Amino acid sequence: MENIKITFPDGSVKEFECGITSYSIAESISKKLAQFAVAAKVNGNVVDLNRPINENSEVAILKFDDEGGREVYWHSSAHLMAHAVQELFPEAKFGVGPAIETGFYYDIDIKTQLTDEHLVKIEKKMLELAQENKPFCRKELTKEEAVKFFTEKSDEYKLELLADVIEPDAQISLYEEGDFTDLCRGPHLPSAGLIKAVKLTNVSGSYWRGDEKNKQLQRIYGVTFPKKKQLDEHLHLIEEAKKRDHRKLGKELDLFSLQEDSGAGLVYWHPKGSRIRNEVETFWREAHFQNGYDILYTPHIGKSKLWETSGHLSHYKDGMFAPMQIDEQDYYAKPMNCPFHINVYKSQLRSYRDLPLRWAELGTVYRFEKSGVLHGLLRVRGFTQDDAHIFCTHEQIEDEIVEVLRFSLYIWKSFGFEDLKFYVSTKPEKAVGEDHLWEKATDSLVNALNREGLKYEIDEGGGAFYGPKIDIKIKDALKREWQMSTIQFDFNLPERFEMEYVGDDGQTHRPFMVHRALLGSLERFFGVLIEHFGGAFPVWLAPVQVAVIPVSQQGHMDYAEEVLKQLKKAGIRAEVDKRNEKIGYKIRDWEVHKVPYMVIVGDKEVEANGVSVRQHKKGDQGSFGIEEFISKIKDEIHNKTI
RNA sequence: GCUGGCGUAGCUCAGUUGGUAGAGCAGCUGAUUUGUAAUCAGCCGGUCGGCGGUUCAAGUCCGUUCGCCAGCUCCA
Repeated sequence: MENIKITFPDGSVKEFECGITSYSIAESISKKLAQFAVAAKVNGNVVDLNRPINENSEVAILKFDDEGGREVYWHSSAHLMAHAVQELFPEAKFGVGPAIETGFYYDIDIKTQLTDEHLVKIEKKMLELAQENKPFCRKELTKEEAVKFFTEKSDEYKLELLADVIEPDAQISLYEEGDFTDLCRGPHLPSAGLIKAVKLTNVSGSYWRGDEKNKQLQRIYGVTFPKKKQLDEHLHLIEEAKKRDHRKLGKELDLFSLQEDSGAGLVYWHPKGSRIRNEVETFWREAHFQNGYDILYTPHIGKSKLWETSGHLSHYKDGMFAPMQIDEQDYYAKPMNCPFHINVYKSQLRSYRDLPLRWAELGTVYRFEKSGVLHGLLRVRGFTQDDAHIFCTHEQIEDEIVEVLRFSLYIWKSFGFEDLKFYVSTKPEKAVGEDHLWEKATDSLVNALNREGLKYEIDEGGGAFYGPKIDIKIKDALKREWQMSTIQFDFNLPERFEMEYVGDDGQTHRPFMVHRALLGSLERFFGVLIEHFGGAFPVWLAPVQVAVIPVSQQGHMDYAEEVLKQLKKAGIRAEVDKRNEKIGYKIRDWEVHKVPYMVIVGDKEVEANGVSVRQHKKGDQGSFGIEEFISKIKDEIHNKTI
């Protein structure tokens, strides 16, 4: 019999006999550890604490905060919630109830429309059940036995899930906690008593198995913790995150608006927001020229013939605004820029010597998004993509992808984003384009990511019908992931538009076409940018970089105007606060509006021919000469200091 | 689009069982002339999202429509 090596959270390793459960191990080390242990990790797999360990295994005891611990804890909480719902609504039927990044949910089928009051009752019942501290017991059955069990309960949802299990001799596991039994792979907590604090956050509709043709169940979202204090901290963090919400800051800082009379999802950029956009666009253009791109401007609308050729009218019509008729022709607002870039390509005969061609455009597109999906700046109906198309030969493709990745990282880094997630989406079932092209393209994406040492996840079959892609996602203030950059192959449009180039062999060839957007859309990017900085933009982006505040209106206004003149001459965006208020009031106001620098000018400054500098959030920075201050701030702008 | 919730002054929000609206901030005017996060006083400001209905009477009840919020589905 071999021994088992156990790693503990503190890093120490001890040996135990085979056949022991990880719970007993935890207990034999310390009662306290056992009290907080939620699961065990055996050879990399998270399992129940009470299952015997029989091999020479690497075992680690998991607590709530360890990697994988929360998932077990929240998944068990989902069961406990379902149990509570079953107690209060015996007729309830249950869909699925997994742990998610910020807690858990359970899909429930009941007639009663649940309200906040119901949630409070369910919370109470959960805490009652938790106090009973019943163990979670695993039962293993054959598929036949499991089907029998759920048939007796006439539980159609679990039966449907069981029907998906193909292998006839598959082992099915159930978990029992008190009077609640659920079909589940586990693992679970040793007992419900570990759940001490509960908050059910909201109810919403959700389609059974994620298909909008199916029945809509009620999904209850919640979060639980081993300590009340952790729950309070969690709720506090959510409140703080809401303060960064770009919709709230957009209004408070007068950056943008969406107005009912012009239509949902159509953005008004106000002067301050436009100022920031202008800085972003200028930076973007310069960076593109430096990285070997040319910039195009193309029309906003096109005749139906164009969209028939591109296939948009047969595949994407629901996503387009209805056409307008001019001279008995239908014109559509463009949902994408690609056909226009292709038309530029086709305006002359292309040689392999011309490739690669890299054409970028800040292209404004209109898409008829479903009303329920619109969300501030992050999901709109009219937006400007920082689009580009790369046309190249088969030999060039991998290097081109590497260049796009590097460029993309440079752009995101310039705005202070380091936490990006990469996803590779491969060929779906329905697809156009030859297999060897898909293979070549997918390889070039994966190789490029590997060459750059970037971690990625593969979304098998998640590509568009016209080609594989890399998506880059980042999170908003409320931890929702948004797709920003995308690098997509397109095997469809080059075919449809019959794009060609003449190779060195004198024959015609079809180029590779890569569609890419780095910021995604300026609207979505701006939304995420606002949340990223919490509205306190770095100096190079700030709409007002310096507020000049005279101590008194009568004595110091001339000097303030003189300072303003010098700042403006240096290209700095500055304003004089002429209001008849005490400086405490004015400082507070500029602080609230998150202006990076304030300069206060009074008798002392007039005499010394200087300024007194105050930095946002950091307070008084002391006295500077005017020239000295200007050169400091110009450095920051030039270096794009964040 | 679907499920649920919501829409009152520029903003944030009160408004009892139906009896034709209120606060703070912002704005304007005046006083004050200020030294690092809110000076004082007065004034202005609302077809209660739109339309239709029930009622003697609708911000409040019903229908419809537009928009917003959470989530689902979809997506840059």
